[in-house]
Amino acid sequence: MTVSVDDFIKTIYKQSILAKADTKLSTISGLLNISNAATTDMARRLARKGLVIYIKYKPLSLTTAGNKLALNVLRKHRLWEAFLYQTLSLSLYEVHREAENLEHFTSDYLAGKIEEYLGNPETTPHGAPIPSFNGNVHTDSSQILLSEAGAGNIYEVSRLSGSGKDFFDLCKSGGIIIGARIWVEKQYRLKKMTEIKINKNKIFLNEDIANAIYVKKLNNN
Amino acid sequence: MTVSVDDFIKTIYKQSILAKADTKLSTISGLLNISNAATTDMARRLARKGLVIYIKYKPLSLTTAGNKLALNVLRKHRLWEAFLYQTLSLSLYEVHREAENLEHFTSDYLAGKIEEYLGNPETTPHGAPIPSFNGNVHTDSSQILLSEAGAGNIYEVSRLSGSGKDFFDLCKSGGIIIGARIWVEKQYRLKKMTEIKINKNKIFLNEDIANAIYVKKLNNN
DNA sequence: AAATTAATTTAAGTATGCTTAAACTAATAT
DNA sequence: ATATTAGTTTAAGCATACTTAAATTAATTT
Repeated sequence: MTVSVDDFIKTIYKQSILAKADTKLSTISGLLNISNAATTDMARRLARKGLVIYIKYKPLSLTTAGNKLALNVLRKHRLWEAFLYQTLSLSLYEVHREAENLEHFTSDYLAGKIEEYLGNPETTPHGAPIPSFNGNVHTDSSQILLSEAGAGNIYEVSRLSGSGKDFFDLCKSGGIIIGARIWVEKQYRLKKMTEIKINKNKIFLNEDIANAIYVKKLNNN
Repeated sequence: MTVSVDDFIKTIYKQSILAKADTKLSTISGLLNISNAATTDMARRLARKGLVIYIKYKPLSLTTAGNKLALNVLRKHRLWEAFLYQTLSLSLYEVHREAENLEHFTSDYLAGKIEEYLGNPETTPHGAPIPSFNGNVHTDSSQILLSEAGAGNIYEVSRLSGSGKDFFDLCKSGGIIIGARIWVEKQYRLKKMTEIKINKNKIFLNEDIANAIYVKKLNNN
């Protein structure tokens, strides 16, 4: 598989598991930063290869084989993140950036060796689950998006699923790290903002950010 | 740069530093396992990009920029070999195989971090020198090819520069590892064979093998 | 229901990196 | 000096992965 194919399949996969799954052709084009024509073209070619289900004018989806491929790429990505974080002490942003490249040229054998070295971890340092070679993903159903968290409750940060440097810089600057406690003050649904209190600081997060932070409820009262 | 370009440049570089430098177009084609037509095509395109010096019917060579690129790829390749050998305990053959892929997708930043982690080693576990970021290669001038070693002398194995599984299997099976002592019994120039004694065993090596083993003379008498 | 708009597809074109087959050039042998 | 042969180039063609522009379809608005 090529880098383009990996990225294409990965993008569809990631979109398809979202709460509001959006695998519209133009959405995929946008995320991959290619034209709609290129996306149509690729979808057709991958349909012929049995990885993508392509029906004219319909949202894109993956076949079982496509899904397996996506999980395998994701697995390698996350193993690299965990490995480089542990051995080279790179930042969360840096490991993501490097893994984005390395994932495409990693043999199943090497991935297995890295996994073994790390002691078969369930998640990356960002809290993302690492799929097994067979395509099993251990998803923690108790975690929800910060954008969906209820006002008045206390939560623990369990996963940072953003990707850009800005996202990680912002999180770090606001003290939003895995394990941190967050008081959700208010959800401004209309303005699509979330108000939280963390380390005595009041912080307002927009939708994009609050949608990339997973939390677990702490006070079950 | 693409994988094809990296490999093309790397192959010309490796051929050009050989004692009997052979950068004939068909030789490069052979090593890359592509047609002569494809090599001509690539040479032309890379000449346009200022990496290769291409004159019709003449051997291929690299520009200064091309040389720098080759050394940078080689640097990443060797840093990966050293890193995976140390952290994951892969075999010499395995680290070579994996590095062959990873080298193309490694940022200069990551390469620097790996180098730092390893404590700025001069060579890989195979004994190959690791070029610096600036393109400096520390070549040990006291080492020669086993195929050129003088009969009657004792040598120490200083580098295994082969690449295939067979090569490493053969070396291991014969006790030819970095640091091992070798008595060179005879050079059969006509038959292109080298007879050595190692660990009390008599071994005959063909040209291919003896050309991929570097040794240093031990008894300066 | 018709018109507008948004999304998607089709068509034509490009660069990369290959292929095979035919033409040509350079080196070698007679 | 000429013929042979080895090496290289040219030509035509293909798959991948993109582009822009035009045509078409689907969804939305009036």
